[in-house]
Amino acid sequence: MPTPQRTSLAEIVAAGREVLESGGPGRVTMQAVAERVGVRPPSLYKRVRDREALLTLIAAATLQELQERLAAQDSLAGMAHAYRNFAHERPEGFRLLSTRSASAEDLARASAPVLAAARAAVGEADALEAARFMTAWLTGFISMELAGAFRLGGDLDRAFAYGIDRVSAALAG
Amino acid sequence: MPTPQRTSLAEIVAAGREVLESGGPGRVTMQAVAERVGVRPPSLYKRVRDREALLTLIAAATLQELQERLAAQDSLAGMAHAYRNFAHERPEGFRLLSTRSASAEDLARASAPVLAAARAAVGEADALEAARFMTAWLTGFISMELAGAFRLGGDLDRAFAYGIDRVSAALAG
DNA sequence: ACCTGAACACCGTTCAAGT
DNA sequence: ACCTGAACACCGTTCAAGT
Repeated sequence: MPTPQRTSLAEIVAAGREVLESGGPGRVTMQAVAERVGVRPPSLYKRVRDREALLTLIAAATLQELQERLAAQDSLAGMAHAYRNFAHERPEGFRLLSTRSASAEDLARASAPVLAAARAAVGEADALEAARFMTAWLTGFISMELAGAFRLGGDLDRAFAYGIDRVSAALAG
Repeated sequence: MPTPQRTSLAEIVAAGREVLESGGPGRVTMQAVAERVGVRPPSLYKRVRDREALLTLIAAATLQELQERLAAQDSLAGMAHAYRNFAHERPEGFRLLSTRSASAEDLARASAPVLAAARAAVGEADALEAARFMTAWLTGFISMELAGAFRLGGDLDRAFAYGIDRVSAALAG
């Protein structure tokens, strides 16, 4: 007589993301996640290899959501704001992305929207480098902002707008 | 009869940095660090409040070394290369910096060299935003490089040079 | 098939007892 | 004063036994 399933992989990953945002990666224990989905810790191992794998799944889900947000934009400036808004909504998830590397497919998919916008802005030949330039600045700005590295005064919204302006100028030149 | 000191705070932090680089933050256990300095784990608590505090001390020492490297340069391009070289030498330490926020003093000290170079390049009025722009791009590029996020082809050294060029152009414009 | 309690290893941390 | 062994709590993980 099979026991009925009491949870699912999707539910486990979703619970992991919630725990992550509410308390940081240290709080993402098998116990906390199991409790949240209403199961005992050992049961998680039926769907997830180990804690490491769970964190990787959480990162992948986060990257996918980010990619969907970016794909809904059509300009580099729009994407920049979507990117930053996402990071403010899910700071822990955003940070997790820089810790664990995505699969080649997920990476390519997430890069596509920015690459397309870069192609439209600077042409085929320089699209890759332009996309990297933009993404690097964006990632750096946001991660420094989240880490509290911008405490020398000034308005961060204005600094962000200044940066977008400078990136556009750099790519146009 | 006092027992002689068998270690010191500096030695503990240095040992922690070594363990960090050789195995990532997960390997920085009180046991591993204690063993490296030749002491039992409970003895570490005489000099360090807890593991969290040890990681913060490791980050502070890393930031100080980075600051010294930057201060030895006088151009923004020179600093960019020094920054990247440092990150390649101590990838785990570099990553740790984005996780834990520095004290206001350490942050100000580490920012000073870049700020001075930015002032020389664009003048007093825009120095802060220019320094932020430069640092954001640099931090983003390097952390993406370390995270393996640049796997769409192309030469990374060339992409880095392209970026420095674009940053300079953006700040000049 | 999936779920669970029991068990084990490992780590952070405290503390009383040693020198 | 500083160091240590012993002890405790907590977590990841495995596995045999339940349904």
